[in-house]
Amino acid sequence: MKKKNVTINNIAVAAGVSKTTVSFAFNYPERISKKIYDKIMRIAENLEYVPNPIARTLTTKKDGSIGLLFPQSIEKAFSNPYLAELLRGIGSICIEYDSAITLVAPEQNDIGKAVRHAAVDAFIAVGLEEYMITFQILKARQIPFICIDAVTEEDIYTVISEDELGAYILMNEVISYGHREIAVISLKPSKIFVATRNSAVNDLRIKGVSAASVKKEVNLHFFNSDCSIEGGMDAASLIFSNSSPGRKITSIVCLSDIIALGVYKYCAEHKLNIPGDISVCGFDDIPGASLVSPGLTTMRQFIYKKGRSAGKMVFEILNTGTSIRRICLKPELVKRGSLGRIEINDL
Amino acid sequence: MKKKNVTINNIAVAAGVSKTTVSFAFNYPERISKKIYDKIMRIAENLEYVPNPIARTLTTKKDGSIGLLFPQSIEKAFSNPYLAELLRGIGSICIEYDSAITLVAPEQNDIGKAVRHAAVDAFIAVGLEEYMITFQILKARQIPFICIDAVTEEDIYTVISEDELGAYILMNEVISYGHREIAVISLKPSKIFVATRNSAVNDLRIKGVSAASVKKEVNLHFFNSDCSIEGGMDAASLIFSNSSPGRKITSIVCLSDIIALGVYKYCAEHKLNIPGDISVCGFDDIPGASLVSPGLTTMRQFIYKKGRSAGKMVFEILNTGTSIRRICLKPELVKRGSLGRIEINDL
DNA sequence: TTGAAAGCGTTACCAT
DNA sequence: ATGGTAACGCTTTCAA
Repeated sequence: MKKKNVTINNIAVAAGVSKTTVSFAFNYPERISKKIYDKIMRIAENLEYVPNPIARTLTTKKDGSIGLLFPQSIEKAFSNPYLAELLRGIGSICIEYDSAITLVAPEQNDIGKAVRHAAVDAFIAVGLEEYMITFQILKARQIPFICIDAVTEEDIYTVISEDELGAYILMNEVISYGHREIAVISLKPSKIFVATRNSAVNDLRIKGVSAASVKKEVNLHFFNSDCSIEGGMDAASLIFSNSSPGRKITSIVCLSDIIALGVYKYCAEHKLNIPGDISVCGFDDIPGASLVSPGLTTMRQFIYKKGRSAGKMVFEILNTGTSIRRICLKPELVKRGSLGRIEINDL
Repeated sequence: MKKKNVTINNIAVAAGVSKTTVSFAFNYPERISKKIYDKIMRIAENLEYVPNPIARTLTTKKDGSIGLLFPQSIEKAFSNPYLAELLRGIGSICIEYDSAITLVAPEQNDIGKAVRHAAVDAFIAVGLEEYMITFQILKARQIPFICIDAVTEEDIYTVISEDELGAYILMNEVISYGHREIAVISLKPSKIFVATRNSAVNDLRIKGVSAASVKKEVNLHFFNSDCSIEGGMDAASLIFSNSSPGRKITSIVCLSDIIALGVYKYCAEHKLNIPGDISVCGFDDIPGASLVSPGLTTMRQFIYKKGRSAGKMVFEILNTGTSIRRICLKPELVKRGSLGRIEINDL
């Protein structure tokens, strides 16, 4: 069914030279005579010879691809623009090193299997938690790996944002606008793993919003949502049907922009004005946050830059054997129009 | 700098069995005695042995990854949610076959190099044009490949939308709303290739909008934009500064949603009301199109489904050696609120 | 059920 | 500058 591959051998025979010479022609053209080079290339072209990248990899031990590992399906992972933005950042570095990116999702719900099978030079794991068994497998693979958005041991390469601080600042902003009854929509853990365990990022952000709310007469109402538009819509519907009598929620703090966009969509469908009827904030500053109206007030976390940092780190490790252990990015409050002021007598 | 890898050999020696037996333990556990299996596994675990996927690939000739090929950098390609959506569709199929996806962008501006180097089982090429030399290289690689969004020879596997028809319908809709002076923002070709040649998709869409406008006293004003938010903003700025005296453009038809979102952003920044001051339509129906307000009227082209179709096709070829040659998806007009009605006396 | 040996297609090392 | 030969680490006959 498939033609027999033409190998370097065929070329060598046809050209009347050794395999080495052919190999040189492709990899170090300057080391052989122009005449022989041309001959080899002509024959290679006629025979439609293409070097087998796998065989090359076996000897060079360089695959030319970085694995991007995440604990969800590709379908799910890319429903949040966050990952695409991260990917852009990583890609902007990979291109400098002529490296591809291999998207590695769990196989048969087992991320360990995927890690074992992936032919890559290094892994960038996003959203992996240290308690996960994947970590052991990752270590066993004997190739470098770094983590994005994970709280890890000292000796593991990590790129992370100051999520707790970010959440703290964001909540302070909301409170300073006079809000007292505040819904917080947190991130539902990916169900592939221990469903009872929240992600480190989520924990950090909850810690931050809680710390900001502790001293005042502020009431936080916690909700939980899948990281998607639909999740946000569902959570919003719950919030608006559930608000306890007497106390009306005036603001929704979403621990992820994509959730906030879901809330926006719900509000649009229910003729709820933002920020007139309800204030909304997000977290991340994905590209869509500046496109909706009013613009979404959010904690920017420089996703693209985070990807670049991770990319730089990975290639530094690959090339020099080591790197800074941990990069921590500072978030930044982006004020757009989705947060309204509440006067005391409004309550 | 890197530890010596522990190989199947080490395990065999340590366990006092042959390499074959160890290999069986990992691949056909049922064929060896439970006792030996356990022993091997225990030793493998202690030594932190992980089979080398590259070596495996060299013999099995299955890499476990599909290459997604595009003629731009990853950074650029993923700035349009279109690709992420396509990826989601492809990913939804790959997961069924335990396959990863390798993102293959040009190396040193040379997509051919990237094609040669990528260790993948098959390629899905998006936005490649047949006149490009890449096609020859793709063929030479002797692995299956299919094209998305390309006009190709008969015998090449292709998934495409009826872009011309879609553009025709869309433009008809705009005209039926009374618009007569219409700006069309088309897609600037990716500059990696012949810059003077437009993409097939773009050609088709232009053909469609033109065909719809030919009989009436409709004036099309053509502009050109990079497929990005920024591109859309720039084009909008040009349109609003350029509109010829006397004749005012009342509607902007963007041949891609992402461009339309850029136009939205420009309008928001310049206090231009959509559709009050200007009507806007898009093409594709990316997720963001339903998030902005007013919702973007656009030609939906079922991007996710397109990805799924491509994924199915590729695995069918891989598994059976062949498949349907060409899948053509029908687009669908999605009316939201961005298209306003023009009364004759408005003009 | 287990073992020996032959590939898989390349690159790398050491001569010449 | 060119050639011979040994890896690279696994899977897969074929025998035992």
